[in-house]
Amino acid sequence: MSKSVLELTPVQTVACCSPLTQEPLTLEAAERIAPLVKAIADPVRLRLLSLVASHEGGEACVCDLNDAFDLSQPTISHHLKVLHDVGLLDREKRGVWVYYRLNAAALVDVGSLLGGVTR
Amino acid sequence: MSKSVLELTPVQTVACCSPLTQEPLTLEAAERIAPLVKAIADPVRLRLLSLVASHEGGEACVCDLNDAFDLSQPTISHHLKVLHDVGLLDREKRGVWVYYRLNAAALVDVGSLLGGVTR
DNA sequence: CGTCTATATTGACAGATATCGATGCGTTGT
DNA sequence: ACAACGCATCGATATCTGTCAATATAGACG
Repeated sequence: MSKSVLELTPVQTVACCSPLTQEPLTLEAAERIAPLVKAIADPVRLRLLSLVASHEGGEACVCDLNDAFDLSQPTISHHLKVLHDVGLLDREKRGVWVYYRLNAAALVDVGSLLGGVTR
Repeated sequence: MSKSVLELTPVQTVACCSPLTQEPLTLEAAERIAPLVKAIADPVRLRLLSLVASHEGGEACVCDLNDAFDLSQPTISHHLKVLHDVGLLDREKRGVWVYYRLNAAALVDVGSLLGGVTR
């Protein structure tokens, strides 16, 4: 676990909020949600998310992901960490390899918040 | 108009894309979408969006918005410009006042992209 | 014309972020 | 035990971003 159990990832704090268009976001709500949106607000991380999500079995090994970019391995590792820290990607180590898997509910929550679709 | 008619705002380029979870985003698609998400990835701008959207008549004067924040007027103006430049907020000057209005379709598009909801 | 008022722009600065090379740390295989 | 491999972390650096004070612009109103 990358965080204390007493500390919620941004993802765990979004589902509770009304869509943006319904009522003004409080300062606190906005500050809880922004880091999650910020995590997706990068072309590399958008592609990482979609690569993982659409990969066979719903998961992808870091080795697969590295090859898809013209970036160094530490850079990809950094972006994966950002996505993992906010709860959008789950991480599992199997042998030498590390597999990432999309937390789909999390992405849906953000989408609902923005689009105003209640479910 | 803040941009050439030949140049699309990020908002105008999102609707065409599959949800993230369906197929890998191309490099080009990711680079077109990221600026739009980046525009919402800030607590102040999230609150601005929700304030404008939920305001009476669906629009809000800058003077109203300034008062809702403990930030300088130029800072709010800057954030409004960011949201306007990507096409999320429409801008209309009436007399001395400037009114901003949400481009709701734009927000829905982003939400759909993330949540995977086709409509 | 001059002044007030609402908003935008500019310039400066501190803090955040993306990137890389070097290195560390487990795990596998010899 | 050791070498090779996959991935994470560290430290450095360049660029980006949020913020403010100062200033510009543009409309309204005398």
